[in-house]
Amino acid sequence: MPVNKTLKLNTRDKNILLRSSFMESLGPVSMARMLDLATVTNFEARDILFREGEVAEYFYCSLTGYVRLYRLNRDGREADIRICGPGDTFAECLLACGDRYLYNAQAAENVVVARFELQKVRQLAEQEKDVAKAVIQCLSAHLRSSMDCIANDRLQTAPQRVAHYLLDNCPQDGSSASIRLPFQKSLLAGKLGLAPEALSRAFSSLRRAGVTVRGRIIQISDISALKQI
Amino acid sequence: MPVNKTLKLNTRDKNILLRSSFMESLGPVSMARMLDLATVTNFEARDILFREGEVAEYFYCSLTGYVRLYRLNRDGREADIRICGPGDTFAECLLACGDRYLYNAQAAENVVVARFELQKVRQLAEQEKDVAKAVIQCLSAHLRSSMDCIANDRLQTAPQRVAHYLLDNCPQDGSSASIRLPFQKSLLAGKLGLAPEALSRAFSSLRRAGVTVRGRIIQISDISALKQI
DNA sequence: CGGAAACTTGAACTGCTTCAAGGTTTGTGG
DNA sequence: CCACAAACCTTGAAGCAGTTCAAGTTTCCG
Repeated sequence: MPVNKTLKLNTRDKNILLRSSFMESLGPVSMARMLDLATVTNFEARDILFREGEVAEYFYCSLTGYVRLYRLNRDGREADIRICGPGDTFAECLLACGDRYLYNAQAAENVVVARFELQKVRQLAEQEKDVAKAVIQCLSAHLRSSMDCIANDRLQTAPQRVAHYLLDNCPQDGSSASIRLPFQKSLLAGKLGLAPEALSRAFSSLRRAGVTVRGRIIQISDISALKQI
Repeated sequence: MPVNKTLKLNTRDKNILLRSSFMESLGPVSMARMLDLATVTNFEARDILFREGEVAEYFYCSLTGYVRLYRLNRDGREADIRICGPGDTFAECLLACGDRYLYNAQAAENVVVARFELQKVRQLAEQEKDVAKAVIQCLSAHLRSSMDCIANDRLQTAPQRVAHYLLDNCPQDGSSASIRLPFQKSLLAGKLGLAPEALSRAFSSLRRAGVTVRGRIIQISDISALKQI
C-alpha cells in the first residue's frame, strides 16, 4: 500500500524539483507558483501510483528513485512505455486534455515524487507564458524520445539497443569508460523492450566488444568498438 | 525530383488546412496570420520532402495524400515512425527546439502539403496564446499516439495489430462493416511495424474471424469477433 | 488490353520469448 | 561482520513470431 503521507518540500527535494527539465526554464514568478502547487509523496517499491483508465488528478515529477510507466494486455503481460528518474515528469500529456491516465505507474524502488493538480497547472499555463512554454518543451522532448524508441524497437537488435544505451550514458571523452546502472537490470530490459533473459544474453554477446558486467557496474574497454555494433 | 512550385492556397486546400487538428481551434486573428505564413507545395510519389539531419526550415501539414516519416539504420533498412494523411502536421516538435529534422519524410503518393517557416511560427506562438495552445494540443496528441505505438509493438502480435487498426477505422455502430484502406497495404504494414508479407499473413489469419480482403476493400462480417482477437 | 507494380504464398532462417534450473548479488538480523 | 534468505540474474533448451528471399498471382493504371 502506498505511503500516502503528504509532506512539505525539504531542501533537497526542492533543489531537484527546481532543476527538473520542466521547472528549470521558468521565471521566478511561475517557479514560486508551481512550488506552491507541489505536494510531496513517498511510495515504497512496487507501489502503484496510478492505473491506466483511472480519473487523473495529478501530474508528477520524480524527486528520488525510478518509476515505471507501463501498459497491460488482456493476458496481463506488461510492456514498459517509459522509465522516469529524478527530475523527470510524467502524465504531463494530460495537461492538454484527457481526464484519465493513459498507463500504469509503479514505483520500481522507494520513491519520492512531487505532484501537481492538473487543473491548477492548466490554469497557470493559461496565465503564465513561460509555463505554457515549459509544457511545450517537455511534451516535445518526450515525443522525440518516444519516436526514438519506436525507431530503435523496429531497427535494432538486442545487442545494438544495449550498446546504444551504454553509449548514451557514458562520458563522451576517452576511449574506455565505466558506468553504474542507476536501476536493476530487469528495469533496463523493460526500458529497451526486452525480456530480462534477452538483456542478459545481449550483455554476454557484447563481451567480445569489450563490455564487462559485474552487478550494476559495467566496464567498456573500447568505446569506438561499441559504436560499430 | 520534387515538384517545388510554390502555389497559392486554393479553396479546397484552404478548407482542409483550416479544419486540420492544428488550426481548427485557433481564433480568427491567429488563423489569418497562420494562413499568411502558409505556402503550398506539390510532391510526386516517392519524392523526399526532407531527410534526417538536414537543417530544418519548415513544419508541414498534409493537404492531400500520405507522407511517410521514417528512419534508416546503418544497413539502409527503413522503419516507419508515423504515416501522415490530410490534416496531419509533422516536424512540429521542432517548434520547441532543434534545428535539424529528426527523420526522413517521403511522399507515399502524389501529395500536396502546406508548410510554415518554423521561425515565424515560433514567433507567432510567443505572441498568440491560442497558437501556443494549438502546439500543446498537437504535441500531446502525437505523444499519445507514439506511446500507443510503443505499447502495441511490444504487446501485440501481427493479427492483433491489424484487428486493432480495423476496429479503430471502422464505423462504431452495427455488427459488420466495410472499410476502404486509404493507402497501399505496404504502407499499412510499415505503419504497424511489419514487413508486407507479415501483413498479408495477418490478413489471412483473420479470415477465420470474418475478415475478407479484396484489394483495398476490407469486409468485416463480425465486429465483436474481431474484438476478441 | 498489356505491362508494371503490388500483393500473396511457401520455405528457410533469425532473434526473441518462455520455461526451468542453477548461480550471484543484496540486504537484513544476529 | 558474517550468515542466510530472498530477490535477482544467468544460462540452457525448446518454441514461436516475424523476416527474408524467391516465385507466382493479382491488381492497378495507362
